[in-house]
Amino acid sequence: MKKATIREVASAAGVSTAAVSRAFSGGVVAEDTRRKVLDIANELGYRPSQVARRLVRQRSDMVTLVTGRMADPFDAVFLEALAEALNERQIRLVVAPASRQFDDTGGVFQALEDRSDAVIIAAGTMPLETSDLLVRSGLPVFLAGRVIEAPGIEGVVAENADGGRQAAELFMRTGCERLAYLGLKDPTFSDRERGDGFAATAAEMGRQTEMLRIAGSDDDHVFDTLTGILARRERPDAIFAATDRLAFLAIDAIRALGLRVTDDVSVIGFNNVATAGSRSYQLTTIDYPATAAVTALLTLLDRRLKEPDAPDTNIRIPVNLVLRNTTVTLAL
Amino acid sequence: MKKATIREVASAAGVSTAAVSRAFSGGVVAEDTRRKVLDIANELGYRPSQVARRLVRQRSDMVTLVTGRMADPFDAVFLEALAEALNERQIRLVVAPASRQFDDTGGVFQALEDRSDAVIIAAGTMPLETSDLLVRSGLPVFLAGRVIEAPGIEGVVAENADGGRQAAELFMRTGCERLAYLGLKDPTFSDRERGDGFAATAAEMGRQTEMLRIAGSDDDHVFDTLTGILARRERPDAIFAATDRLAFLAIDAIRALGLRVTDDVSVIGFNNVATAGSRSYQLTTIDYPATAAVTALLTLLDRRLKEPDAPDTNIRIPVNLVLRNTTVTLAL
DNA sequence: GAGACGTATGTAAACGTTTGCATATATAGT
DNA sequence: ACTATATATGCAAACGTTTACATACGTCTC
Repeated sequence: MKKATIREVASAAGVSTAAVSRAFSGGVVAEDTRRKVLDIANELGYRPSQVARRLVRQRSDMVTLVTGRMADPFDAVFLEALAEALNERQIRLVVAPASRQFDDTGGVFQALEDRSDAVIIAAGTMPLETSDLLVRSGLPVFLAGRVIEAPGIEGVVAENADGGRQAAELFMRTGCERLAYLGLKDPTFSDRERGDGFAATAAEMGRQTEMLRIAGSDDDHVFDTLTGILARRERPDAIFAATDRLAFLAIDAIRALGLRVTDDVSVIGFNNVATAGSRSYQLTTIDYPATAAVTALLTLLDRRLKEPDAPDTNIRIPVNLVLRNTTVTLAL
Repeated sequence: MKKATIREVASAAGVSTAAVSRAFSGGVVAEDTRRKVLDIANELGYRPSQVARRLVRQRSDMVTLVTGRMADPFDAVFLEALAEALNERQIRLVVAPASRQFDDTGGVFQALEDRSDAVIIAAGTMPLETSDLLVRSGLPVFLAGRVIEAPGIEGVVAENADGGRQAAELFMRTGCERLAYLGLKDPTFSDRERGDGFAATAAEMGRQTEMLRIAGSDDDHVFDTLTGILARRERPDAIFAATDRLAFLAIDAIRALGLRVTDDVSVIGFNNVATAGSRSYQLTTIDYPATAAVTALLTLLDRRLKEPDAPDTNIRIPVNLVLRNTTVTLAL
C-alpha cells in the first residue's frame, strides 16, 4: 500500500494541505474541518511523516543516547526510565552503542547527522577533538555519570564521594578495623570519586584504607583475585565496593573461603541494583536511584531546549545508605 | 554556530551540490574533487543531514524496537546485541517503550510516522486492530519471543517446548519424582510453550506435573507463595521455571526453608542470564542465546529489506541445557 | 578527423511537511 | 452602513538532500 501524503488527504477532504497540517498538529482549525480531515486520513491510512516534519521544523524531537554496557543492571534501568520519560514528552530515543573501545565519537557523529535535539553520553571516553567538535556544533550534550568542566557540557552524577563517606562511617561505627576499597584497575570517574570519598573519610577518622584495584572485565578473574586477597592473614574486615557487582563477587569469595559475611568481613556496595535485595545477598549498599538521575537529566534537557543560552548546570544526585545484612546491625 | 548546508559547502568548494552529495555518499567523483570537498566540509563543520536524506531517499535506515522491560537481564543483552548489530549496518535503533498495559500500539504508530524501515516488537500484546493496520501499512514487522501466524509478520523465538523437554528428561534421569512447572499466572507466549513442552514430555514418560502459576510482578509475593508450596508435606522435588528469575526465587525459598537445593529439590531455569553462573546460584538452566536470536532476526531483516516480497519466515532458535549445581549430577 | 565511448560534473525536480502572510467571512461596536 | 476585530482558510516558499538526465571534455578506434 503506497503511503498516503498530506496532499492526497487534503484533496480528498476538499481542503488545503495547510488545513490538514493544522488538524494534525493542533493548530487552529474549525472543529468540523478537523474531524473531517481526521476521518479521511484514517480512512486512507495516513500518518504524517515525521521526517518531512523534522526537515521543515528544524527540530527532530529525537535524543541520542550513546552508551556501552546497556546490559549492566544499573544502566538498564537507567535506560528504561529514560525511554519512559522521553516518551512522555513525545521525544524519540535513539540508542547508539559506543564502540568497543568505548569511544563515543561514532555515536556523537550519528547524533549530529540525525540533527538530534540533544545527545546523552553514558559511555566511556571521548577524545578532546570530539568534545570540541561537539560544543562547537551547538548540540546540547549531557553526561551521565561523569562530569567534564567544559562550557556547553552539562551532566548528572551521583554524590559519589558522599556515598563513600557514608560507607566509611558505617564501617567505623560498627567496629571494623581493616578497611578496603574495591574498585576497577581502570577506574571510571565515579569509581574514583567513590574510592576517594571513602578513603578521605576513613583518614579523617584515623584509619588507613587499602585500595584494591582489579581488572574487571571477567567475573572469574575478580573472584580469584579476591579469594587470594581474603585468604591472607591480615585480610580486610570491611570492603566498600565501587559497584554492587563487585560487592557480590566479594561476598561470593568470602563465602567460598568459608568465612562469614558480617562476622568476618562486612561488605557495602553501590547502586542498589535489584539483586542487592535478593535473599541470596541482602547487600548493604548505597542507593543511587536511577529514576532520580533521569528526572534531573530531563530537567536539564527541558530547560536547555527551552532556552538554549541558559548557563550550564551539573547536578549531583544524593545517595543514601540502605542497610541490609552484609554489615553488622547497629544498635538503636 | 549555524549548521552548514550542502549548498554552502558546494559554493565554498566551487562545485555543485551534486558533487558534494556524491563525495559524501560514495558516488562517482574524481579523487581530487572528493578530497577538496571533504576538506572544506570539515573546515565548515558540515555533516550531511540524515533527515533531508531520509526524505528524498524514502528510506530511513532506522528500526524501531518496541519493548517493555528493558531492565530484564535477558532483554537487556538482547537489546545490546541488537544495537550493536544494527550499528554495524549503519541502521539507527530507536526504542519505543510499550505503554504500561504492555500495549504496543503507541510504539507502532511511532514507527509508522518515523517511516522506520522495520519495527521489532519484543513487548506484550497488540490489539488485532493494530496488527491489521500494521500489515496493511506494509511496514515490516518482526516479533521477538512470540509468533503470530499472520501474513506479513515474521519472528524469532526460542525452541521453548524443546527446552521444556530437555528439562523434563534431566529430571527424570536424575530420579526426581514430583515434577512441577513454575510460571506466571498470566503467562507469556514463551512461558506457555515451555510449560507445555515440559508437561508433555513428563506425561510421555508417565509422570504428571504440577503447574505452579504465580502472579509475578512482585518478587516478595512470588517468594512467599513458593515457601508456602515448598513447606507442604508433598512438595515437588523438581522445579522447572519459566525464567531464571523465577528459578532464583525458588532457590531462595528452598534455602529459606532450610531445605537443600539438589538433595531436596532440583531446579532448572530458562535463559541462562549472567547471574545464573554466579557462585550464589550455579543454576542449571536452558541456555537461550540472545545473540543467536539477534543474528536470526537480522537475517530476516536483511532479506526483507532486500526483497520486500520474500515469503514470511519464523525462526526457531535452538536452546540447550547447561548443567550446573541445582540438579543432581549425572554419572558418566 | 569523425564517431563512439567513458568519465566528471552540473541542473533541477522531487521528497512531504510547516508556517508567514494574505484573504475571506462572520461578529461586534459605533 | 462602515470600520474594527476575530476566526478560518488558502498560497507558496522554504527545509537540505538525492538522483535522473543532460552536458562537457578527453581518449580511443578506425
